[in-house]
Amino acid sequence: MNLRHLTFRLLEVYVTVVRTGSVTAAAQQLHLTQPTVSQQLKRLAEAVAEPLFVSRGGRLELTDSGRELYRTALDVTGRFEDFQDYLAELKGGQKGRFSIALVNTAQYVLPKLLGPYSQAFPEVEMTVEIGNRQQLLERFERQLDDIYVFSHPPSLEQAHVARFLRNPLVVIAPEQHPLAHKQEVELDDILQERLLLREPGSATRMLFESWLQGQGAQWFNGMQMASNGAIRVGVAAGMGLAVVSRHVLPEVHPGIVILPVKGFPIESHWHFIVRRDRRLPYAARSFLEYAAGELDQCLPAEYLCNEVSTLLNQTTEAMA
Amino acid sequence: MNLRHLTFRLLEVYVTVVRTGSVTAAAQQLHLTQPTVSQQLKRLAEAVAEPLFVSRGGRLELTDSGRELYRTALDVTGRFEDFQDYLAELKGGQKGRFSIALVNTAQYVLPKLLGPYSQAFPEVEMTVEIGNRQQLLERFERQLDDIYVFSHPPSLEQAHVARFLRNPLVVIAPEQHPLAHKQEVELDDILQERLLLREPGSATRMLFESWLQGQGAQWFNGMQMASNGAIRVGVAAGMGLAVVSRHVLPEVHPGIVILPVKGFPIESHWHFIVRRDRRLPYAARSFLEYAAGELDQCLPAEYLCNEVSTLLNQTTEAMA
DNA sequence: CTCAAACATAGATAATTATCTATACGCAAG
DNA sequence: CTTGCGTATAGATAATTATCTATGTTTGAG
Repeated sequence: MNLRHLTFRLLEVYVTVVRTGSVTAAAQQLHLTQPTVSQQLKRLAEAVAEPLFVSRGGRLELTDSGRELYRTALDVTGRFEDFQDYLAELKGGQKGRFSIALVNTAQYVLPKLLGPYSQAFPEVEMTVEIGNRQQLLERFERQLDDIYVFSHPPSLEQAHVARFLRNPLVVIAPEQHPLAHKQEVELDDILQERLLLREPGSATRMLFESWLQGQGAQWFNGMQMASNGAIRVGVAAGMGLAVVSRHVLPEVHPGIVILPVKGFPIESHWHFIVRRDRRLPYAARSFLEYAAGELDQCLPAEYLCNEVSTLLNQTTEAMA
Repeated sequence: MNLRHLTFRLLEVYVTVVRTGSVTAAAQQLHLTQPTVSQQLKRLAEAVAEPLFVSRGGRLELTDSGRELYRTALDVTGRFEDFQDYLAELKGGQKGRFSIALVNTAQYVLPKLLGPYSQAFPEVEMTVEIGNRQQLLERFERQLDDIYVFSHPPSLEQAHVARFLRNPLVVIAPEQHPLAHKQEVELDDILQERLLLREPGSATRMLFESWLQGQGAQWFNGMQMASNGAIRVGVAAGMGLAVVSRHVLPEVHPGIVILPVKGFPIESHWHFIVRRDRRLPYAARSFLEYAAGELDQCLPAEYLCNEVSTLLNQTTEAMA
């Protein structure tokens, strides 16, 4: 036999024999028969091309080579155990990394979940990507990330999806606006106003447009702005009205009011999305598990819609 | 596949793949086909139950687990190479230990060989045992030593033997002795004198007695002394004559003369003897090799009788 | 001198490994 | 959109391993 074919198992057997000082005892400990162990030792000695023991007055006594092999075996198996520990941590989701891609709007909410998670698992490195719907679709297509957050999921063929948070779209107006304090506002009223809107391709805008289309309506006076933050400031400054995710507004939002427009809020949801064809890193899985369990501790109850555990079940099946 | 069955070979393959960054290149380096290497990698990944690579734009790129495995593999194979180096040294006789057992008489000569040898191989530990013939025979029986030096070898059935040095027995007398300056001395003359003799069981005495018997003679006045050194001093002090190995006397030996007795010196030889049934340690072998080559540098030419290389040949056969 | 315990050897077998050839797949570059 | 190059898969096979049961051998202890 050649040294190349040495297995860790064989070293393990050897170490046990040396420890116990007896072939028979080692065999018992390892749940093997005595001849098996004898033969393993023989193979090992052949591989090393050196006697490992001399039987000296009934005792097995190590030769110099045997002693050195013992040291080597301890070092080697020890080092390998370290590696296995590493793997265990990784698989337990204690360690590792994953990336999550968010649509713009979600960036106001997800930190409330990501923050506590990374406190709880400081060894997990995560990358957060942010973009508009279009950009995220591309990333999804190119399989760049482990988890995606969309309000309107892409083709379900290739993905597992779970809602986790309500995402109501509301109409906001400056406090001084004439409509600001009415009990109820007609849709037509706001369509006459100037509307600050995100670029086409953004989820909020797509959602709003398709909803409008369903109502057989359309707006007249729009103004495009690149970010939700800019829109918020714009509205406060009296530049016009806007349709935004409720989450874009802080809890208290001085200078801005939510108009009670008929048909609003437009209901939608954010979803966690993972590709079916991409292995979910253990760390990413651990994040979803965390989300499934801790979501209600991190986010206001009124928006909760926690279906994450069904996603976990689906991905478990996929992995088995 | 289980981690237990991991071989060093497999790690070697893995390391090569990581180093070259390519399955195909690694295969060439290892003189394997590409599919073989691919399959090895697959087995390895199965054993670890973790993907080791992701193919990223045509390149193989390590995962975290892969990187950690690579580190582990380097450590482990490195450690094992150390062990192999150790073995190589051991087998080259650069390192190790052996024991050699000498009959009393030989202790005056062998240091001339042992000294230079242990200078040349300082890493070799040797144990030198000294005793009379009887004691050595016991040690031989109990297989306690690696090499024995006898003048009259024990049963050749179980041993390889090689002469290496003439061992002439001479008769010595004090300088003042009446016989000291004669041109020739009769055997009978000395048998009348008092003879200082080693104990029965010593090789010198046995040899002398059996030679005497061959001559049909015997002595009358003997005195037993425990060591060759004591005999030498005793002779110098005028206590009597003695029959000793020529090697017991220093080059110059004031106060003592060698008598030119008829029939003397009695010729005999010292032999290196190794048991057939006992593995010769590499270090012991290296000593014999040294002896075969360097004997004539260490000992006076007049006594040389170097047959050690034939012994080496015999033991080589035995080992093959 | 015999006995039992510990070790070694033999013979058998199912599983696994190491390795090949031939072929299919995937993707970057022309 | 084909063509190569690098990988992966399939199928085959000889060698090796891991393991057993049954049977010798050695050896210290009584």
